[in-house]
Amino acid sequence: MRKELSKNYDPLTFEDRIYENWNEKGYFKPSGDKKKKPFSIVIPPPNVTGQLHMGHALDQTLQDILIRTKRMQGYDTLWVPGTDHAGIATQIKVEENLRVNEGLTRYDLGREKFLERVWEWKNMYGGRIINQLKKLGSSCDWSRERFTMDEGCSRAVKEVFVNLYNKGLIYRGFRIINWCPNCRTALSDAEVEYTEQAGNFWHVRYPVKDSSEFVTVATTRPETMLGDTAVAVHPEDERYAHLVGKTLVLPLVGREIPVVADEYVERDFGTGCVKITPAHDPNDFEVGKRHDLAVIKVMNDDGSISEAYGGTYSGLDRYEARKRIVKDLEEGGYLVKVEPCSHNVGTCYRCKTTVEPITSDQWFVKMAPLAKPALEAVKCGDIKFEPERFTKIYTNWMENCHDWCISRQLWWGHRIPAYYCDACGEMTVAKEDVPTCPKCGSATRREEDVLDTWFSSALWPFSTMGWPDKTEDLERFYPTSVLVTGYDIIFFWVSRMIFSGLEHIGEKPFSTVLIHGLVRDAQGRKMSKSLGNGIDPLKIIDQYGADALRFALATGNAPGNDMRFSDEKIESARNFANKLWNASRFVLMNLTEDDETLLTFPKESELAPEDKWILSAFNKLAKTVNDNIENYEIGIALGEIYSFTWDTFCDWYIEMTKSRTYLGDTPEALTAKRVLVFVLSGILKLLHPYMPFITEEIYQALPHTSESIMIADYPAFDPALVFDKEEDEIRRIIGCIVAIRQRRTEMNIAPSKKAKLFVVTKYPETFKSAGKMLEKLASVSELHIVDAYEGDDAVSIATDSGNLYIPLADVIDFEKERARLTAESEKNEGEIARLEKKLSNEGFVAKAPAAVVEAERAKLKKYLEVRESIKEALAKLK
RNA sequence: GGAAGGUUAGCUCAGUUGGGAGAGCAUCUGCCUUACAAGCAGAGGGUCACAGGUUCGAGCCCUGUACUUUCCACCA
Repeated sequence: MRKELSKNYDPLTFEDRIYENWNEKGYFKPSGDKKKKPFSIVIPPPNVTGQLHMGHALDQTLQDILIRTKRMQGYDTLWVPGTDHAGIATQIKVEENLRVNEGLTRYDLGREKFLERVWEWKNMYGGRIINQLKKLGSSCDWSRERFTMDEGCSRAVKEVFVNLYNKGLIYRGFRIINWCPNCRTALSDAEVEYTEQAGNFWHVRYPVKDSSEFVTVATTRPETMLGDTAVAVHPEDERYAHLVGKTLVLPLVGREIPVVADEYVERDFGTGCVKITPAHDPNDFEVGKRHDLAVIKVMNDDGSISEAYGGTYSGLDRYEARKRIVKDLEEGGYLVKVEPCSHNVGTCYRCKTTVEPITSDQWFVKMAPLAKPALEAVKCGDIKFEPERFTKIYTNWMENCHDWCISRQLWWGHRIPAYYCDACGEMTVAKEDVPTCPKCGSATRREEDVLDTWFSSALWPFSTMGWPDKTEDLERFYPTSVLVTGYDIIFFWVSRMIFSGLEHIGEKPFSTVLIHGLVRDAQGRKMSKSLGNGIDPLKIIDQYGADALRFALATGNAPGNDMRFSDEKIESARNFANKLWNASRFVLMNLTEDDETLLTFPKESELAPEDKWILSAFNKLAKTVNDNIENYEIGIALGEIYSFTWDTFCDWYIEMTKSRTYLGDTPEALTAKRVLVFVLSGILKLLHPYMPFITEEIYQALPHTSESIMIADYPAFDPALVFDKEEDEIRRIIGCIVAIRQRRTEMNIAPSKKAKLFVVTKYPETFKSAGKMLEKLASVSELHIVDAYEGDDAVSIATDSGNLYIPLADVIDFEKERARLTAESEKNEGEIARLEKKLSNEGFVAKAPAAVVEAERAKLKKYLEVRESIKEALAKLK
């Protein structure tokens, strides 16, 4: 007796077991077969201490679909997994934990002790996200799992840093950067998020020295006036020409500052006078350089006012200082007016604190020389974005980005390999530790700063493959085939991987970037912690299974577009799994022969028309699925499998075979069973990349040839399975069955009530072989193929395959019949007229492709056939 | 200010190079038909945002308009 599937589809009983088995068998690893073509993906590494969310689930599902398809298609596949140390994010979490549980800050512990704590944290939670990825069914090669701060990745980081430094592409400089006072670190431009906030324009009077005159400036950040070192006006602004070169006295501070002329000022905006604070505004910084102005930094790292400007606000928090300063300005008579306005405020992408532009010594990557080849690779099509529209988003950014600030004043991360000698002032950058100064021999001090997390993620496609060593993996699997990620990290990650790969390997990191959208909640809102509207993928898996989750995420979703996740979607996905489960149970129920017998493909002569029809349809499905995957149209491919499985296979083919399978051990029954096994196995294989668990569970229960469906051959188009004639025949029969069902429903005839069927047709052979089907599927008690129907007591149904007569004298209203046929005729005539008009249009016949014209002719033929049938039926009624 | 996307059935969305619109859910009707009521059979429901244009032919291509989402930049 064959293994039976349980009565109910219960994914929890087999998903974990199956995953374990795959892993033990080593299916996730590359095949090692050098004859196969390589196909590789590197995972977008999730934060090492993070928890799985819907974004990961979508990302993983898409990658797994691609890698499983390619594996079954005969590629040598590698999917490299791993995690990211996520500098700021992780450090914030550990600091928070420290604060809440022990009331300590990282400074209390000191760098070394604090880092020990972070590693402990990493070790505690690092496995969690990995296990969660496994729950989804991800077929990553876990033996190659990497971490951005493991030894190999750290080596790659040092190598890259030193290379870029030696080439002059990394430099240390005193610049205006974005500072997060909460995280107490510099941020890159990409890490600042702008949000629209309500604020004020404070208009403030700055008196001219030794004069009764004054200028009025406007500011949204009055506290920065403490650092003002000039007021600028436009050089051609006649209103203020006489003041250029004069001296102003800065209110509340008393510092004397010049009026300078600079074209940066827009005459028509505000008063035409701009306060210049070089230490706290990027534009002012540039103005300051042009006019050789002093840079006075008035803010500390924590956002409080510093001692530097020498006044009474020192030590106050920036917002407290703002209040006090406004009050004092008002009391001093300097405040002209307060104008409410809304403006864009930069915030930290990790903690949402308002960032401050401040001057600081930081490390930068010089972008222009790196951006050039990175732009070229995309412009010439060497790297393709899918969908294509993201190309422009990428190129816009790459063309306009500033130098990348890579130093972070954090402790968790790759410490910058730069060593300072305080004795002689020498700085050494090197891969190995430099304890003493190579110039003077004094002890050195290592740079305290660490690198931006994204600096190490930028190297991920090659650092995970062993670079800077020349490894086999690098040789075989780099460049990777496709990168799958969300549009939200194109700037952070994708663009930086591109220029890094080109610079360090001399070759692009991937050929295609497949971009997906965000998973939103049922109302279309972004899922977020603060809204509390996040849906936990693990809960969904517990409730519906990983296959249903994957299906829900992959279906009906176009590349690059956001999608909503809802109960309806996941339920419908689960229902599909259940349908497949039950269809399989039905097939299994009928299998009494041994595997070898059932796996033998029938001779063509043994196949019934409906067998050829389903084989032909399946063959077309295989082609469509393969084609769509090639174009990354995952949603479409899955949609095709869905409708074939449910509508074509379950609702039609299985029903059609019932008359044969119920026959027992006859040759006809055996053929039906063989075709059922063939097509069902084919469906399972096509579907496996999308729903790996259920397909394996059923595959193992069916007669099968591969030890796992994971490594079975993916179905492809087979020229031997094209049966146009039978496809047409069965299409006719299906048309008749549907027409009969429609008529019966219209007339309220109980499905249980069988009736005779008389057919007047030009296709008698087709109907002859379909007798059983009509009985079973259209409640036909006896089928008679006749030259003409002689009675006058029947419902007639006009079809393109002939006329169908159902004698049901007791329920027929002949007046209604006539009206219905007349209406049908009018509709049909309309179609005929439309098609004849189209086909008599010279332009159409001459210019449209031949196949299209042919298709239209075929349609017309069909309607003409229906016309004949209607004519005959009407004549009958009279 | 610049850019990209969206507008298709009551709702959520597909619609791959232009060849007379589809799915899921919802609604209505009838079915416990021996795989499945998480199901089966049938039905209703759309000026494809609007206005032009190209074409034999436009949901799809072009121009413009309206509404909407997002990204980038940013004038203190």
